Amino acid sequence: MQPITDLIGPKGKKQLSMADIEINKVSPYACEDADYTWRLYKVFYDRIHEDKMFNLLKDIEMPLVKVLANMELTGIKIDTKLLNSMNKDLTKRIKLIEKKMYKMAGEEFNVASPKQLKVILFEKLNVSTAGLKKTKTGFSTDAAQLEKMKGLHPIIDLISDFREYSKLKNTYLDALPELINPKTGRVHTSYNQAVTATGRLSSSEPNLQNIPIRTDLGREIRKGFITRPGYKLIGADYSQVELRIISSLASDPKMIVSFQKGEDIHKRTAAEIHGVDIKDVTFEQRYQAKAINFGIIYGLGSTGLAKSTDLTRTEAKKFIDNYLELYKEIKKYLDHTKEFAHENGYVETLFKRRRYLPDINSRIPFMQAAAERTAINMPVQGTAADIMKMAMIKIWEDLPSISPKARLLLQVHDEVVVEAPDADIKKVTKFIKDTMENIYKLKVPIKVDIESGNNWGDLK
DNA sequence: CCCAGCACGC
DNA sequence: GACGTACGTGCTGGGT
Repeated sequence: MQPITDLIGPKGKKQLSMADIEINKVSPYACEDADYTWRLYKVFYDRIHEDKMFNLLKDIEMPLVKVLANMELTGIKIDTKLLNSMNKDLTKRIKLIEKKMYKMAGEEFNVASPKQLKVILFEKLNVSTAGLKKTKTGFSTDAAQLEKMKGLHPIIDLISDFREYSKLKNTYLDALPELINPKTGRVHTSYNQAVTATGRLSSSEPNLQNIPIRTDLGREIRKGFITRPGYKLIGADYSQVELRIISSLASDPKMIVSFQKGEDIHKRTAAEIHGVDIKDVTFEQRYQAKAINFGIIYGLGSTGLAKSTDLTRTEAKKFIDNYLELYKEIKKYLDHTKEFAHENGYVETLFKRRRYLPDINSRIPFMQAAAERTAINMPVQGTAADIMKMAMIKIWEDLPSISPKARLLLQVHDEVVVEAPDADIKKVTKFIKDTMENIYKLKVPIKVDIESGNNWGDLK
């Protein structure tokens, strides 16, 4: 039997999307179908907690289905003119870079082929391979390794530029306009409800959860996501939600107090570690503290911290030791979580979403270490996902009473994007912020940063 | 059709 | 002594 919708996940590949369903006049309320319920149940049944007052399937995943269905059906408008003009510009720049590279190499080759590139780089131009990470097929030429080679040869910068431009062109500028639904004039992603191991959603065809933002050129692409006339976009994102969650799960007094005071948490961390006043924290100190706050939820080790900062491995180890000494309850929580995982073979979120860890007691140390990092990360990332899902359900339920024409459009893990009529922006903004911040009470406040504007790349 | 390598997001 | 930061999607190249 052909699946009704791909809300569950892109398993069999090429299932009907919600946008197809509208065109085919199939009921979008597949979620009320018994077969559909059963399929959701099969995915989530082992995650249901004994607590009958609340369970993941009944109170989060099932109500979420119609929210996602409606987000998919609504879609988002794309500024094709902007994307096409960027595309032309980038095509030119890419061709120019290729020509320059051919000249430096003394021959033509496929710049997009790492295999061919390696020959040119390391054999023909004799760029030093000292200190470079290896892949199965030889020395790596990824962005981190190119950074190490910077200055050794002028071609290095060209490779980085080529990679950035061709990525943006191929993945976004070429693909997005093709996916505009001729009927709605909008792009309709699919939200996959049961593909991730942590409880997050994923998004595909197109993936609207990895639209660029970090580089200036990337942000330009984000400006191509626009509204219908007379509307604005509102972007609301949870601020440091995972760190707030771990501080709450761990009941760490120092971190909790800092969040309660509304301090800059990275500055506070740096101040504590270096024993200085919070206002005397340098940029470098804050940067390192940020790296460790960020990394702690991923099970970061000293090697990893050293790599993302200028610290040596010894310094990084000391830095982490100091951190865990300072936030004692965080350390206890990390140890306890690992212990729990070893004893039970799984870990859980605050709302009892569960992930099994088959390798947690593996005799291969590497496998065990990887499973321990997963054990640390999943409850944090997953709890954030649970909270976000609950907020989305509440927003979907109450938004019509605030602004009947406003629509929930996108979710990007800790952010939602809403489209609302100009006249309603103020009250919708307040409603979204209040709902997200108050959907669940942690031991710390949950803060939401919220902005509006005419496009996704330019919210203020 | 599948895997490797790479790069985009959180 | 060497390495190892979680979770995803999707592109191109290159081999089967």
